[in-house]
Amino acid sequence: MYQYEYPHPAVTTDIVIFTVRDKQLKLLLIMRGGEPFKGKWALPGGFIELDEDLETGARRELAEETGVSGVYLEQLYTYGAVDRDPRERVITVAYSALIPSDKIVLQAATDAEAVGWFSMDESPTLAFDHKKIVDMAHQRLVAKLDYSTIAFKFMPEEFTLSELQDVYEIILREEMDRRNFRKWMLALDQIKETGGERREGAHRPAKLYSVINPDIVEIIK
Amino acid sequence: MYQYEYPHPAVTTDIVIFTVRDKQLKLLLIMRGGEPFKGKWALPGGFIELDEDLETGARRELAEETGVSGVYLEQLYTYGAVDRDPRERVITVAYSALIPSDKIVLQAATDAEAVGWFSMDESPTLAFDHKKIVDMAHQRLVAKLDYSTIAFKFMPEEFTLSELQDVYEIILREEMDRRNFRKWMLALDQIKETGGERREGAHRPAKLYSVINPDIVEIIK
DNA sequence: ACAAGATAGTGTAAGATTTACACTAAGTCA
DNA sequence: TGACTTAGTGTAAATCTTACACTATCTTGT
Repeated sequence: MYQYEYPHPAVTTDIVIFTVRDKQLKLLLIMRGGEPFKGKWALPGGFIELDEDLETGARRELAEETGVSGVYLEQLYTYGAVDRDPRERVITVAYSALIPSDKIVLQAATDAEAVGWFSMDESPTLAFDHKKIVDMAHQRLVAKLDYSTIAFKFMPEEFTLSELQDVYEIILREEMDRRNFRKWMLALDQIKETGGERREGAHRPAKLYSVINPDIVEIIK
Repeated sequence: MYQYEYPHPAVTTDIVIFTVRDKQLKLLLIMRGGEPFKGKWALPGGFIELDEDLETGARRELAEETGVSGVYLEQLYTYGAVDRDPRERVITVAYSALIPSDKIVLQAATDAEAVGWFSMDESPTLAFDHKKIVDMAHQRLVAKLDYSTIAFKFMPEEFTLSELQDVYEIILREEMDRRNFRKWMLALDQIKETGGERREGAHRPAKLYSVINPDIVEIIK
């Protein structure tokens, strides 16, 4: 038992995990194994420990529930409506994670019943206020494509310009002119040719590129 | 005494309050009346009640400590480093408030020893990690001037184009061309002439404008 | 009453950026 | 070797951004 002179809320982290695969923007959800909302799909997350930072806690939950680690994570928003959890007052610090499709290796989850990737178009109804969180994360992602290099976080180490353009088109839901896209992307000076090419299918091979500063999300223009 | 099966952190809100006055961007600070950091300047804020939403709590603290109410408030970021408060684990949800200079009427503060406006150039050393919070709020404010109509939140109901331009120049710390500024601002279609004019000084009177949608911060491209 | 001084208010041309658009290159496979 | 598929490339028009200087209207002092 833990005692405090004044009432304290519980604090959790929830993580909205996106990837791009099969020409779709996908979302990682877990099925809840316990009450409340048992059997409902929800965002991975859980209670913060008192001796870990918020982002550390988010990464721990991410690893425990999904086996995903070492990915890009940014704080999204903090949700604290009084009645958002039926058990007690719970404030959640939501994070957004982007992972390259080649990093997807889901472990057997420990806390959760099941883990699954859902297309944004056909995601199930979610527990708590998680739909609201997902909507905000999605909105922010779309906005950030325009003014930052965040799209690189979906790419594997080496990728072709066509693959990169696919990511933009899938998330923004609009076709882009191939020549203009390439001109724009190369002018940003954020990717470089690796020298390699990808031969895949009955056509001209594509040059491979890699990100120049993989650890930084640059603000562009 | 309040008891929990698992340890809970304390949760506070802190508010970075900006206004523009005397050709400077100013920050509202309170002097702490109790430990820790007694006698140090800090952001207004305090513990969240279990029966109030986060923003409600922020507004309550704002009113209690500074007498300011009914202003623009947006969530900034949540800070939760393990050691940010020497007493116990405290997670703070930081908000940013912008207030028009004509709304500044500081009450005698209840919780605080003293309340004061500080120019961003000469603000004192702050308690806790509040400098970090202020820096982030400042950065965000500068960024938002470029892609939103947030600057209107500093303006009184009626204002002249020169006054509005002053706000931009003060916050961005750069001079802007008068003609281009007016062309740009009027093309945004976010303000309208009220019909009135302001005669003030030995020169041509300026037309007064007001914001068309005062409740919405528009994203402008 | 009129000259001096102050800020308000206005247009245009050059430069930079963005957009629209179509053909050639280099592979595989039948 | 011809058909098919995706990779790769340049240019001109349109739009947006920037630089720049003079007139308008008021107050105040003589």
